[in-house]
Amino acid sequence: MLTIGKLGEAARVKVPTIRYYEQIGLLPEAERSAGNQRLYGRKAMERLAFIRHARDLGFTLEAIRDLLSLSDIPDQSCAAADAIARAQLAEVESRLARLTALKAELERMVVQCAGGKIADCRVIEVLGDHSLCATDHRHPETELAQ
Amino acid sequence: MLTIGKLGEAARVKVPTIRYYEQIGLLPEAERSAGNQRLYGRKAMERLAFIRHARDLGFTLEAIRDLLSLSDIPDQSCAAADAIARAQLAEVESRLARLTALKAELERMVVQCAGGKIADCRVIEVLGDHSLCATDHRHPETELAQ
DNA sequence: CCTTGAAGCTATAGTTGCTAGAGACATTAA
DNA sequence: TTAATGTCTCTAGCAACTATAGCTTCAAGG
Repeated sequence: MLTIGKLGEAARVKVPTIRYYEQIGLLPEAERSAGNQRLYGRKAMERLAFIRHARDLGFTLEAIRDLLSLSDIPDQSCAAADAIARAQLAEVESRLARLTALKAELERMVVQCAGGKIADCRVIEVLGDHSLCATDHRHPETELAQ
Repeated sequence: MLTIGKLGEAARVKVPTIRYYEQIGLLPEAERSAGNQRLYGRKAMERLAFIRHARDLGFTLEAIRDLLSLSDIPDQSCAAADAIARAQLAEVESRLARLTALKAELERMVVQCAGGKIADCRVIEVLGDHSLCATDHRHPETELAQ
């Protein structure tokens, strides 16, 4: 049995984050030692690794909650899991496209900044004047996911 | 003079967001009409467009605050503005690299999911087993910016 | 056996960048 | 004039943590 610190180290998840996951019901309530400290076994370790990995891949905690509940009924079709993954893929692709455009614009800005005075600074100028911008901002609903 | 609604429409920024920017000091306190409604002129419009554009490019409000205060002293060197933009570019580049890797892994997951039962589902399996993962996760400090 | 320092506990509040709601007042068009 | 829309303030909520305070428990060294 691992204490919360060891578990966090093994799964590379911070201790308060583990407690937070328990609080929101993503991890079951842990067993406790005589002195009221949390103890974890292999199952908890695997579940946490799953969560960590899915977070790395950009899944929201809600999506992870769904995936975890799916994995609890192994006889069901995996169409739902596939759908969640596909949705995630689509989101990643759209973020990629957006970031690629941003990169191009930032590069233009930076390259053009010759190191003069603020009054002539391209960075400030480009930010101030939307018409100098190459990116298509006609769809304000596709905000950049930060 | 524009009311807050017209300003928001023109700059494509939502009304509560404008009030929020005023509250945190990114926009100066607006003039008021006889009936206590905010009124905006060209200067406020330009400042808001600057903010909007910088947000589109992924700058944090803190970075924008810095850029705005830089632009208030036009005789100063633009090195600081350049540095902020370069930092932003570096961040975008690292997010891009990370997202590209994620995309590859999600694609592998989705392609391999043949539509069987959960028990054999690659999506669940890949998420559960870190060793099946092609992405390099040895640097937990480079978290995915969401 | 005792002490000391690290690690654990709970509970609360803060972070970023907004967004939503309630209830009251202002403005505009029919 | 009246109804609809817009604006006002204030408070609370969202994701996904992170930090702080003040306490208890545990493991190792002397």
